[in-house]
Amino acid sequence: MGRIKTTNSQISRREIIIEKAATLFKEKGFKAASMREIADVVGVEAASLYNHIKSKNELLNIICFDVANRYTHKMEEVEASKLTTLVKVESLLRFHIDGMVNHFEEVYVSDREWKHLDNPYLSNMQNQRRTYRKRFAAIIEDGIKKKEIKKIDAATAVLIMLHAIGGIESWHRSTQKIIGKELEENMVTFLIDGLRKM
Amino acid sequence: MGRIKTTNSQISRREIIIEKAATLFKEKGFKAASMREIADVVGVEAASLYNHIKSKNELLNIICFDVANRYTHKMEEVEASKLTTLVKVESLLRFHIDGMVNHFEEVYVSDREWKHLDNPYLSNMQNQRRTYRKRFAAIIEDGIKKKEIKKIDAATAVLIMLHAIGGIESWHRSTQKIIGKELEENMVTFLIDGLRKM
DNA sequence: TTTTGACACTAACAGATGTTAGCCTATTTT
DNA sequence: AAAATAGGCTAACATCTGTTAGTGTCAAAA
Repeated sequence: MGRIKTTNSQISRREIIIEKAATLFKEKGFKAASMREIADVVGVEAASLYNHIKSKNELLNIICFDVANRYTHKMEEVEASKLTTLVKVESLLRFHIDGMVNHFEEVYVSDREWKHLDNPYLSNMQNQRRTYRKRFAAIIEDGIKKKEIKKIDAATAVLIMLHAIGGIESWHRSTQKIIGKELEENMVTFLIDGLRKM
Repeated sequence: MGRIKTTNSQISRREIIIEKAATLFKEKGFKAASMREIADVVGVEAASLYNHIKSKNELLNIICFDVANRYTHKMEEVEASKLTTLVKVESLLRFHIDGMVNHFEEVYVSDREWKHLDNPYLSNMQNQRRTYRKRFAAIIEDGIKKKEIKKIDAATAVLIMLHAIGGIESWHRSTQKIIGKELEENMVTFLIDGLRKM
């Protein structure tokens, strides 16, 4: 029928499709969400989507690398800063929590569906993830050396922190924002206390 | 061709299929793993699987509820015990970590693919998961009341602990057992310290 | 030795999937 | 006003999906 509503312009048809796709990928998983379903939500026939994107997998690429690039950027910023280790870690934690609260669909999808990327994007993503964790661990190890942080296996600490945050789901999220800030404080307290020297 | 190898009997053909399915579901996700792929791994034609199981979804049911029932059982055991709160929590943590190390595929699948269950199993599972978390949180709240544990939002603590453990992946797991025990100690230390009063 | 049951096979189904081709129309550019 | 482009539509494709029906065969029970 009519074209995709262009009201509230500035945000392109393409971006609308990506947004709706992210929501669907989050709800059903990448494989279980079909192009026809995405089209339905957008209000268009499946074939029409291909006027805006190249393939279903491109949608996943966009979502995943959008998130990954934000992470890399933040990591560079933190590394370049001259904060104490504990503040660096706290800054990264808050960044992740914020991402989970304010870009929930994208972050969730990027985190759980990246395995369905196809090469070369798949190995690219694997590298980015591995590198990110190593850089995070390096910050913690540096803090241990400087005796700002208690002696603990850095890789395990990173694993715990990232996955703890990755677990913020609809259940906690449904009641939205007000809870959001409170949740953030609780999380940061809990996780930072796991590092702090006593 | 020949039948499924019955060497190392005691373990039925059905159980072999379930095991292989779990591995595949873990690697590719439930939706992306096809009956033909499972059959390939088992060494049989896809249609032959139906001599042993009713449907693809039954495979997921078995895997998910197997894990869920183990959890429920453990929870009852812990609740019935007269340990201190901190020891109760530690016991549950070690149980989860052990499950992740020794029943990796099943636990992983149960945790990440349960959304693909269909009713009535789906809502059943949702209830079991919610209930489990509530009971876990109740233990922590009880510990707070008794001043055995520092004041913290119990639901958030549960969320952090469960997801931290759920994040033990191939990356950490690949080097196996020796690392396994070490990882367990690191995790328990980190997480328990997040609860302990200082 | 005959019977029976477990279990593998092939063939085929109906439906869903991602994607392309080709057409038509409204909007924008010239 | 004419031309060009963007972006919708329908129809169709090849492939993959879970699953069923029907047949044959080997091992265990009678």
